[in-house]
Amino acid sequence: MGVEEKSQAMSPQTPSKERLRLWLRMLRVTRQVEAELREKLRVQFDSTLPRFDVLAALYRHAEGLKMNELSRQLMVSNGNVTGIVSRLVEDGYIDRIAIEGDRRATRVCLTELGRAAFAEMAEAHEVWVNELLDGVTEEDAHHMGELLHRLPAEPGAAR
Amino acid sequence: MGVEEKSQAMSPQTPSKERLRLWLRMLRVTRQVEAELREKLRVQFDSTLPRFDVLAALYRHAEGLKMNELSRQLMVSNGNVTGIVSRLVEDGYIDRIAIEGDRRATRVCLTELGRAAFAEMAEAHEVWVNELLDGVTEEDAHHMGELLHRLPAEPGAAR
DNA sequence: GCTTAAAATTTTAAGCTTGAAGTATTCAAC
DNA sequence: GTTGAATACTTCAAGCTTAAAATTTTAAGC
Repeated sequence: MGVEEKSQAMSPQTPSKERLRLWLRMLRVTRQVEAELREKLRVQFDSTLPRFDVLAALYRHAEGLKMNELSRQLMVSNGNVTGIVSRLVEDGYIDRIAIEGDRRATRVCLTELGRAAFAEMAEAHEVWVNELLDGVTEEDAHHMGELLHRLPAEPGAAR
Repeated sequence: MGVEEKSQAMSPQTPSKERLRLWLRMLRVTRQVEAELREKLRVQFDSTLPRFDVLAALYRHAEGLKMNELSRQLMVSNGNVTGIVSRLVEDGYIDRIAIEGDRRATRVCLTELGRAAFAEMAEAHEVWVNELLDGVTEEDAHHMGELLHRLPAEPGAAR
């Protein structure tokens, strides 16, 4: 492996304004969509995006998740999860359940109330997203999804 | 204009899982890239993304911006801008300048220190983004940028 | 069994973010 | 010129977010 051969091998491509422009555009679109979703969640369900995210993760895991796993799935700090979960517990949407054989960890699980509340929100959420991304055809959506699939390039490498 | 004619007219397309999947993927990539950029800004420049954003907006407008305009450009609340600007003023990166003939408004402007500091950060920032989006060819970046250009569909319509 | 390191979580301080309420200031209409 | 709405901004309370420190519990080596 003496010399670079193909495009894959010499990872850092020509630095381009094109990728910077793409990033700024993704950032703008993401922020705008998030702002609209937040507003709708607030007005129609008196809720927030972080709460929605936590409920969504737990909805996909009926057996519940450890705080640890929740934090990793949502890509937020563990201290952050503690706060959001605490408020959701207060509201009766989720339960903290002791884990047998390890008193350090806690499993968090949707209550019936939480499950029902999320199901309703999720339905509306899917419609909202489709409206907001209306300008993208199903085909383009698929194509972009594929391109985004393995981004960003392995974090931690190539510094 | 009695009846819908082409695809543009009948805006709500078939609701698809494909657009929802695209949204979730954009969200994931955006969060991950933002996390890496935040970390680098923190470690290498002892700064944050919101501060970088404010400096960037002011860098593009040598004549300065009103708090109002800053808030609109960054798509954040005006109360938010007040806080970030206050801290940047304390650090000597920007100045508040009175506006002649309107004592309600303030113009905010980079100091020499701020301009120099941002120039340095911006250079590193461009490299970081290129590394993080290394998996996207320049051509794909251009294509995706075009698709994102007019998203989301006019906010406020089609509810 | 003791000691030490590792793991899971919470707490803390600081900053970011919002929506709403509050404070000046300007503008428009009379 | 006074009143009243509109504009520009700040303040406020609540929640989100992080990194770092602290707490509790488990696991490993001796």
